[in-house]
Amino acid sequence: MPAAPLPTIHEVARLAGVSVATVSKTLNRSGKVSELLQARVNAAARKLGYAPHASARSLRSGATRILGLLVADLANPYFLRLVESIERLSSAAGYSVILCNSAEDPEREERHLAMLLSQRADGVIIIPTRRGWSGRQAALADLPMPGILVDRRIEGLELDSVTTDNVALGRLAAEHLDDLGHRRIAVIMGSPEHQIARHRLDGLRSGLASRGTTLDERLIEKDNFSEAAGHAAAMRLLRHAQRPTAIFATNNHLSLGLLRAIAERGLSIPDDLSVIAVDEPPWAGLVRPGMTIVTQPSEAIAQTTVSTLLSRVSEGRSGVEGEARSIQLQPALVVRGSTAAIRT
Amino acid sequence: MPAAPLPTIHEVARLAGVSVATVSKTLNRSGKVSELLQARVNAAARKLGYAPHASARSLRSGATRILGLLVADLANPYFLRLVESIERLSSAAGYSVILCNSAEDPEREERHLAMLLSQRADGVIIIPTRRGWSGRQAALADLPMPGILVDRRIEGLELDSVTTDNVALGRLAAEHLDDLGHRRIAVIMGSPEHQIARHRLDGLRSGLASRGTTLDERLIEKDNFSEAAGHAAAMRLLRHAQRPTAIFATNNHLSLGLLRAIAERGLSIPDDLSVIAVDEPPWAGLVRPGMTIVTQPSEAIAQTTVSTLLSRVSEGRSGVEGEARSIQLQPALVVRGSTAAIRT
DNA sequence: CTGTTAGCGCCTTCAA
DNA sequence: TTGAAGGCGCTAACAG
Repeated sequence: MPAAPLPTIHEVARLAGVSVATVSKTLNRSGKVSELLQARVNAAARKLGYAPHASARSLRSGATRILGLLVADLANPYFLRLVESIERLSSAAGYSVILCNSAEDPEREERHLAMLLSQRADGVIIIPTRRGWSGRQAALADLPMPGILVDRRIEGLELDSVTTDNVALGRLAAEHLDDLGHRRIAVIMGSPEHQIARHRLDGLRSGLASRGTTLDERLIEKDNFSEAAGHAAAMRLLRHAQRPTAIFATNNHLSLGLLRAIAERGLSIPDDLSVIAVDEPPWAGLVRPGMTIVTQPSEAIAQTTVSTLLSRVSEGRSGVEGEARSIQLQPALVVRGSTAAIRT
Repeated sequence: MPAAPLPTIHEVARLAGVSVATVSKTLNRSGKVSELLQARVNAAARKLGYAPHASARSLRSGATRILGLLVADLANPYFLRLVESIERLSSAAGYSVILCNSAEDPEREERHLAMLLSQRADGVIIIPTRRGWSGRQAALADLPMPGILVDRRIEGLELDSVTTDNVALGRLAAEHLDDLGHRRIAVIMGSPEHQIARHRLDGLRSGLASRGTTLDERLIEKDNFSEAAGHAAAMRLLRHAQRPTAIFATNNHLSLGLLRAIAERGLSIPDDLSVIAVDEPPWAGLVRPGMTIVTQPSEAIAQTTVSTLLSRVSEGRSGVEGEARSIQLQPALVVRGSTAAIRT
């Protein structure tokens, strides 16, 4: 039994016997209003179920208190965790979030961005799709409101960004595996076109190199980032004449494919081989005796993102002031049972 | 280098040498405008990077083309799939989605709903938190815009809803397990306070009863819906003097806990026991040789939800017309390897 | 302290 | 076919 249209400030004013300005001042705690009138206004507002009309307020004030959140791929548990944290933090700061899932489709990203411009979001948080669309670079550089990139940077684009130090991430994996004595180490890296994948590989390679080990280039599996690709790559590695003693999967989808392949082949972790993955997906608990992972600090990334963006928002209508900030946060190694010392 | 504030319709009009009315008519394809002026207007709009101001348009037109999506728990993969589908369908229909995650916290739900009222969302899609807040019933009954419940209904509330037929879901599990000869069947059901849990249990019980089997009440594990609770319940069942031959976990979090417990105990599926779960979480592929599940038709639910809501939106400003529609969709059994015939 | 008033940008009559 | 003008609900300046 949905009801009549919502009351306006005028009706509240009439019921309270005051002017609209008094209502506005009372509800926004701006300007001075006597206790008596405040009480009358609040009572009237409650009685009528008054809710200020956000569009009218925005039109007048120039701020929407809306943030746009453009996510490359909601199905990735890591991004989902970022979304959860960002939504919570934004909401706590008084901002609503318009969620847009690009699903790695550049066209959807472009349409969504145009919509966020129309909505006059006060700021936009972008996890960009891997492939861009024509004009994306310029569109993001000329954003009429503050914007910030998360997780993925776009080469050559001057825009605030918060990312993981992915070279360090690869190095952490390298050092851990080297400590355990592994020499035949394989990587399922996804696409080499992608900067993050390259950085993680570089970190692994240089980490091993600094310990005197050379990464066998034939054990580097390159393809896309899908679970199916991870599964196929893992199958190839597991059938290898000299099977690797450890496999590093550089992303959630890939590691899921890897684990599925290992299960299908009936191999046992870590007896038959060690596995190290990135992030902490919900299913990490299914791997006995626990998944060794390199985690990205998702909560810290979300906090840094929201606070950086909101500070830009309050700095002024545009983010022109100062250079673009590129913030890198450090990953951490979490050792569990899926990696073990190699038998000699 | 974010740029100047966005141009208004006036600046487009001035550049094109026409009036604002002509610009509006051109861009909205309403009214008649000569080809010549249309071209000039479009050129001017493109040149200036004009994007209509959504707040101004909403204020004038009374419609925001925004849908509110209030989700009880984003961390549940089933809800996440619904969110993905709903976002995609809404976006395709020209609506933006404000995402709100309640995280099963009634207070957050209440705050979010108030915000959606202020935003004057054209419609709201609600997966309600299990616990309500004082006044929720009334607030939802008196919603000033069309609203629709998804997955969970609220007892006594007259509002459109789209849910799974959970009794049928329980019955499907029952019939499958009975076909395989199972008699000692356990259930990890979550909280009996929750209607869905009760319906699924009822379905299981009646399904078994109709085959002449009585469900052993001591094998019904009741607690909350967390992974930890599922794990604890599973541990109790697995240590049972007479271990059940099959376990039915009625929700994603619970089944994850169950699988973890089985892995920890070193038991093998389906040799040591059969497992049947609900929904298709991303990690279903990790269970060899495949998880037998009862799936909820998430895509169909999303489609029905969005189309029902949007039809209410276009019916008129309120959803008063007609009775509340309660739509139930049917679950389906997907047989894989985690369930097997009992050895006799 | 309180009230009156002028727009914010847009769409939609209504006149020309 | 085109343009001029009013007003959606709200806030901020200003007047009393």
